[in-house]
Amino acid sequence: MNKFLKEFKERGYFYQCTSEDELSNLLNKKSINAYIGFDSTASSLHVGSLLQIMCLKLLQKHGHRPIVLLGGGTTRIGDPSGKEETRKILSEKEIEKNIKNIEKVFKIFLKTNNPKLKPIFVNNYKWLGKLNYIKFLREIGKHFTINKMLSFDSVKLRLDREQSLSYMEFNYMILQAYDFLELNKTKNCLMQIGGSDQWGNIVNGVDLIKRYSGKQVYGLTTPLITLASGTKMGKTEKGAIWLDKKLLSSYDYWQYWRNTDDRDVLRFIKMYTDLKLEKIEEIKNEDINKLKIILANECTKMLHGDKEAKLAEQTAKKTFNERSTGAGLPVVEIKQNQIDQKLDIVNLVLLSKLENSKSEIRRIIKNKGIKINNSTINDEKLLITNNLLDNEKTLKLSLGKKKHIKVKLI
RNA sequence: GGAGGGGUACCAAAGCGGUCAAAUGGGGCGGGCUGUAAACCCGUUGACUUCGGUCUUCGAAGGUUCGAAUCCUUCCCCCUCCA
Repeated sequence: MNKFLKEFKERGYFYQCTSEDELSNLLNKKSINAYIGFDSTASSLHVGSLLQIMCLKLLQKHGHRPIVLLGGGTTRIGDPSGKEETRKILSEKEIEKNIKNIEKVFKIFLKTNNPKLKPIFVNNYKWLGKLNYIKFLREIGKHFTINKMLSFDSVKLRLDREQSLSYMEFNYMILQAYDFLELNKTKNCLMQIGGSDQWGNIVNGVDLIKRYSGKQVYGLTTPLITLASGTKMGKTEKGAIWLDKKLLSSYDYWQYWRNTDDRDVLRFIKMYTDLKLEKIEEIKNEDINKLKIILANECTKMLHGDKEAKLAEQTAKKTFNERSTGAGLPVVEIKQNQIDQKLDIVNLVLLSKLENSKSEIRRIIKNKGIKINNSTINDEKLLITNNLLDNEKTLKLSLGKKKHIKVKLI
């Protein structure tokens, strides 16, 4: 089997593939261009997309060139796959802004010195935005039968549940197929990768290209990643795990990985780090907590850099093992006049954004969940005074066992 | 088009004139145990509060009543069966 495909499987990325043997042969013979499309509905991607990013990274590692499609065109439509309801439509400005920001993540993950492997960024609005309807129907539309389109899960599920599916959304799969065709024509793209929910859309593209130009291209999908707890990757109650320092600090990102369920650790090390498989084999029997730290370090390093990862690790060590205050803890600044104006504990927590409901904060205090400098607060009316601050004018504020921040007087 | 059933908090689901900020389960949050894990146990779970209360919530809008999630009217949406 081809080396890329082999590793793709060994790391747990593989779900389905169109004509695997042929693809394997092709990849053995030459270096290809392959693409993955990313949703641009938010200003950043979160760990739910990380597997796809890792796929591109792996592709690059094996000498193939990644194409990143940021869907300025399709985001304007909305993929009905896996969605129960029509999603909201964003304004053009928002989408353009999102795309710009998301590109940064790829520039980090897919950084390379080899100009032939540099990621190619494309925005499908460039071609979808100027489609001529009649021409499109005649050239592309004729290759699709409604009979077949109705049989795709993305459509079928919506219809079965008698949920409305707009004509606009119904067209999504055609547009995605067209994207593939366009990329095949202009960028010589021979493969599309996507999550398993994209299978139908990908196959459509493969078929379209075959019918339209007689060329053989390939599709590859990754499994839907669920956590041992049964929830979807990247979805926590406290919000998404963003791949953007502005939305989620490197410390919190590190913590996210550090808190991985025991049962997921090894699987995630394979999936979400670029440690060599042999190396993983060597360390796999190490203490589970050490493995979690390795996972957290590697993941953080890849996104935020070595320095940030080390800082996060040290901070975690100080915070959890030594119960002191690490340098990497998020800092919230307050001013002297805020203290002078009788700042109480509830408002301090509110200010720190650890929690945004006063009732909730009071409740947590009753349950002994708020600490200042490691001592539990029992009085919800406690006023913050300067003698709580250390000689760096800082105090440690904790909510629960895991959320700690520094409050600094400026 | 006809007949019936239903829309209740994050989700599921009870309540069917006052004692309802609304049972119960799940989820979340906090505590305990531990390993920053899982499982388990305990507490908590609308907002604000000077801790006395106050305000907002049971599909939407009106109405009856001292008083409505509960009764009436209209509207919107969903499900099942028949055509």
